[in-house]
Amino acid sequence: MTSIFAVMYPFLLLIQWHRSSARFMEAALSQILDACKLAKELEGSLLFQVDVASDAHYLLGSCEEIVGAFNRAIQGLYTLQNQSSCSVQMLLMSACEGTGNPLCAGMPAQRSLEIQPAVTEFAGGSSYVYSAASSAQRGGRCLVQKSSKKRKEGTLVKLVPAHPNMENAPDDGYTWKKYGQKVILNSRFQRSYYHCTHKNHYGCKGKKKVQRLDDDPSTLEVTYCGAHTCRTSPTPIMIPNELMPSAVSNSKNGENNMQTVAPETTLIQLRNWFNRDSSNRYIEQMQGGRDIDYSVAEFADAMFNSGSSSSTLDVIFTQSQGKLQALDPFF
DNA sequence: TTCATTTGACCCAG
DNA sequence: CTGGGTCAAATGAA
Repeated sequence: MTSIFAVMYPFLLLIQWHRSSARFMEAALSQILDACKLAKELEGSLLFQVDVASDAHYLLGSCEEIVGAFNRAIQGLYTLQNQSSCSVQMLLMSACEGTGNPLCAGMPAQRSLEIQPAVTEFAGGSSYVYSAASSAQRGGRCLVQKSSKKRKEGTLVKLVPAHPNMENAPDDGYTWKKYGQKVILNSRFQRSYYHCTHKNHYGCKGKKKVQRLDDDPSTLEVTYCGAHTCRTSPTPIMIPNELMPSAVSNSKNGENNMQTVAPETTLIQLRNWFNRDSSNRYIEQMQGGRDIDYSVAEFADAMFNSGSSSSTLDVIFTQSQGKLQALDPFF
């Protein structure tokens, strides 16, 4: 009986892993749908109820509710991503360890099991995620690839319909700064290079290349490489202990004056922090004697704005650099 | 004056 | 050596 269990244990573990992944995905999808529904409700209210548009309290509450729902989905997906990146085979190997399972005997020592990416269809375009697997092994459609250079691992290629009179790719929710354009060998159209607008201030690694397809000029091939760290940073943000509710209990010895906070609580922490007064209560007194008294909207606009100007961001970042160094791992 | 874009030069992997 | 990617000065728009 014990030996049967020893043989079956790794497979039970694998089944368990798949079930738990499915549950996480289901929960994340449910959260995304909830958030979309809330956003739709807010949109409806803004369009058809004039009084709502001027009710800051209601708007703030709605926005926080929507952001909260998306954040919960993000957390679920991060968990799922971490599970995927942990090799299933490693899981099995650790399960096999010491069980004497004969089925584990032929298991290679250092090969991780790669999860092949699926070709995903998006509204308005298709996308492909390149993994370490060779392109020959990749199923699905053949991608335009004139270059002899290897595609970088972790890049996402999207084919998006191009506006006939516009050179730029459609808005994808991020703000980009063009830093180069090149003639590509054997291509009729030039390739444009963009990096995230927040590259300098926030160390965001997001980049993309945009190129019109030779055989279909109405389609743009957008290649994303580098993850955005400006919008949904998975990195816990460091908040000084004295601003945390648990400050008293944690700051006894004066060492390690920082605490990490979960991303979903960051906005609230930041809002409280930037609105403290000179006695450390909700308006930050700066070195030059000027108070920082930015509204949440201004700060959010500076961080994630869709506009071109970064002047507000400059002011915030230069004036409060000392504080932000503590907040931002990229400083 | 500021900021985004353009463009030629440079770097470096293949 | 070649070509893709990046840098930074020049340019133009607001």
